[in-house]
Amino acid sequence: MEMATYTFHPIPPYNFFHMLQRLKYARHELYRFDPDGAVIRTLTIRQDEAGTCESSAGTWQDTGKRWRRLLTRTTWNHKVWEPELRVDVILEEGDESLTSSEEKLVVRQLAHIWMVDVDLTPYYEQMASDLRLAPIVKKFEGYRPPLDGSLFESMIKTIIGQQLNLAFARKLNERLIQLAAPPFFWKGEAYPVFPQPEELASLDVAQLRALQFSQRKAEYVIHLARSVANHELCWPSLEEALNKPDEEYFLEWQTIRGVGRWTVECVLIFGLGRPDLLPAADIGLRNAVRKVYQLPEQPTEEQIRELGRSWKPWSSYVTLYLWESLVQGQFS
DNA sequence: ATCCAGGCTCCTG
DNA sequence: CAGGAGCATGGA
Repeated sequence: MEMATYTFHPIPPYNFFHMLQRLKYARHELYRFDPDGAVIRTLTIRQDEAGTCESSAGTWQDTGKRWRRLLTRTTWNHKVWEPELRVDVILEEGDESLTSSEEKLVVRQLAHIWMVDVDLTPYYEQMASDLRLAPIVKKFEGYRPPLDGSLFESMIKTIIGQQLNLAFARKLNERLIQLAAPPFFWKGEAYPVFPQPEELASLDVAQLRALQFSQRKAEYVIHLARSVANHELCWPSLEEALNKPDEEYFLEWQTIRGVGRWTVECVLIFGLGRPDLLPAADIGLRNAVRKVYQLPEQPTEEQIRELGRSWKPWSSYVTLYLWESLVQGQFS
């Protein structure tokens, strides 16, 4: 069993505790927690990390594997102002060790997921004078969202999460993961792995219906997976994705069946970590705004966008912190 | 029981 | 083209 350890020094303030707290209630299908405080999840790196945009690789029926699965185990030194993360990366039984270019990809992906290179200082300075937001921003200082393992994972999970309560969305995600991708075994435990597009593409709508997906949602997921797997849809690698402006994603992705504005906003937040998206249609955000601003009734999408104009260029973070404010104290 | 959950498509008038 | 029904299920 091969293992390597990587160390990260995130830009402070960095509060890994709050980040894990979030994983206790949302988007945590792939996470497991050790009694000693370590957080474990699997990642997949692809040979074709150049992205699928110009790739001439075959269709989803191909059997040759073009990816590699890893287990990551992350611990934190509990220091918000001198943070350090240590990540053990464990290979699958019998796998050859990582090449140096694979190693670079893994480090890049880990830094992305844990958002170690994001400096939130200007956000905190801007919000310090905001009567309503300052207390919340202060309370969650150092918090940033743990990002999804890939853009594809992010998109599928977000589509599944549309309109449903978080608990049911989680069930659907867990069932899909279990159905489509074999788990990663380590020390007698099975860790779930998010399926690759090819794996989802080989399923059909009826199989998802059996997992209690709605007919539409089952179609969206299968459709999207097949378009990505057979390269009908240009799907960027992480590296390509980071260099594209938000607006282009709205143009490209909203043409995908099942993907609307809210979904693009959420994928840009949770898949790419973009700082300035405002998912104003989000019911949770609207509830949080109602509470924090003490409004008599739930604000409309338009009212949220109106309010949110002063949140630029940090709308994503205001949204994230407002979401946290809704559940604060619930899991302490 | 009824309504709503971290929306979107499709159909109606 | 604005507005509303329908979706799957479970918890309040």
